[in-house]
Amino acid sequence: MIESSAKPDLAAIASLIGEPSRAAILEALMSGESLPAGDLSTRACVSPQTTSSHLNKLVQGGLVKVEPIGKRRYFKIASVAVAQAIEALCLIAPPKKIRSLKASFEADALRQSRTCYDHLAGKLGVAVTEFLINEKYLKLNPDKFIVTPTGAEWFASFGVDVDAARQLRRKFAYPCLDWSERRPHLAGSLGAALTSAWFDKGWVARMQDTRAIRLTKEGQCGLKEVFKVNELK
Amino acid sequence: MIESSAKPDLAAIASLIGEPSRAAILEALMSGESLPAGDLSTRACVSPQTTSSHLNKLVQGGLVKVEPIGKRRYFKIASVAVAQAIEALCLIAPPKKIRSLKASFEADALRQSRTCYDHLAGKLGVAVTEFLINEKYLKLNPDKFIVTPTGAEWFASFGVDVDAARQLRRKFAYPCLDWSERRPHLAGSLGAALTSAWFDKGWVARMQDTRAIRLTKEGQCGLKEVFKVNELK
DNA sequence: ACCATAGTTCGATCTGTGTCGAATCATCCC
DNA sequence: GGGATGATTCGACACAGATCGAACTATGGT
Repeated sequence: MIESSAKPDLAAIASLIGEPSRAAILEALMSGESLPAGDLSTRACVSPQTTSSHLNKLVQGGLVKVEPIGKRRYFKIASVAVAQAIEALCLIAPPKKIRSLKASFEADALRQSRTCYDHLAGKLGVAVTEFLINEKYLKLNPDKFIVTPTGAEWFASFGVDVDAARQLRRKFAYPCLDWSERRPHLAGSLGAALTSAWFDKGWVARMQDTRAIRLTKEGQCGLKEVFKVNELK
Repeated sequence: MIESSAKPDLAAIASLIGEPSRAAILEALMSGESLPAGDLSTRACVSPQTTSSHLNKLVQGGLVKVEPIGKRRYFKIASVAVAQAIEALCLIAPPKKIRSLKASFEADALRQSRTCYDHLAGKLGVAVTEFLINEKYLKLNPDKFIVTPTGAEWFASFGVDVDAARQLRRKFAYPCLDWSERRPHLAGSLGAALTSAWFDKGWVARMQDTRAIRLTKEGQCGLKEVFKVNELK
């Protein structure tokens, strides 16, 4: 047990997140991807030198991890706790002013479908979750999802190993409120596993330079046939 | 439904929290109390003018609410969502350097027992929660607490109206991880109701100028006899 | 009516830190 | 080895925003 004789430095962590360029970096990493410094520089719209300085501070502050591969250095969110804190902040954050047409398209795409650290969010995430509930594959207890017996079969047939997800040392299946829909979607290791399956099937693909994801042709068919969702509204 | 065509401004909300004086104000308000501007000025160690400016920004930003009573203006945390975001930040925050002896005592007192927005935390909060679990009054499902039948009786006998708490439009009973113990304690409307009962009985009292609370003589007896806790360790 | 207390507005100052140019280091590929 | 690409360090600069003095408004008490 750590015997730290100090209280948490709220200002330090919040100001670390609060600088606009660093916040942009964190938002990019909230997709759950590992991204190299150069990409993050582009996303945050600042020079490589500046980005480097910010990344240093983020790593020092424990918000971000590095993994050097060759001459690149890949950065990612350091832990689930960090992702949860950032999500909690997004829930109480004011909407950002839209300046450009491009930013407006991006915002629309994000609301449509995106990854929230490691699971589906946006309209897509909510629609998928509601399908699972309607079909009684999941049951929403106030603070957690229960997988029903028929649900377990369904997940297996879809290619998701529920038991493997359950054994991981993290929350298994809980509702995550998202900032755009304000309705819960499936998070936790089960949500992450389901999302992996979507990517594996090629139903969704990451879009360039944003957390938004794109439904492929196959994804649209799958959404209709497997999830009985005709359109995201 | 709000049709906001924008993504959340993470930097704005985080930098609002991240300024040291404002963070000090928020920490003071995390006790759940309503405090007037003057008190907050003292706690944050800045002039009344500066405090006023900060409070303005906090209110504008939706983090804090005001209620004017007479010539005083009482400030409090705006919502449970705000309190949760701040708690989530505290969990990933680095420990603050202890400068003064006084600050060291305060940190110790905080770790011992404090309020976390509206429920007990620190060693006291954890000890009480563990008693409730050991006696099988509460059962910890991964993400929520269940009140057992004998538990319902116990809460009633202690003066807590479980059904009233259950009917409130907020989470009922969930585990809140605290930054000092890193072990869960009882949060939600049930936690808040239990804490009120402690204050009503005079078992705990607020300390001056800090979120820490003090166990009274009666509280020490009660802790021993009702909660079977001999000492907080 | 008077003074005390609580809080705010305005303006001037000053510090902290984000920014990028230039140069440097590291790794990969041919 | 040499050139190209990815990333960092250093230093100079500029700007945002926190701070407080002084003056002001509003409420309460006697």
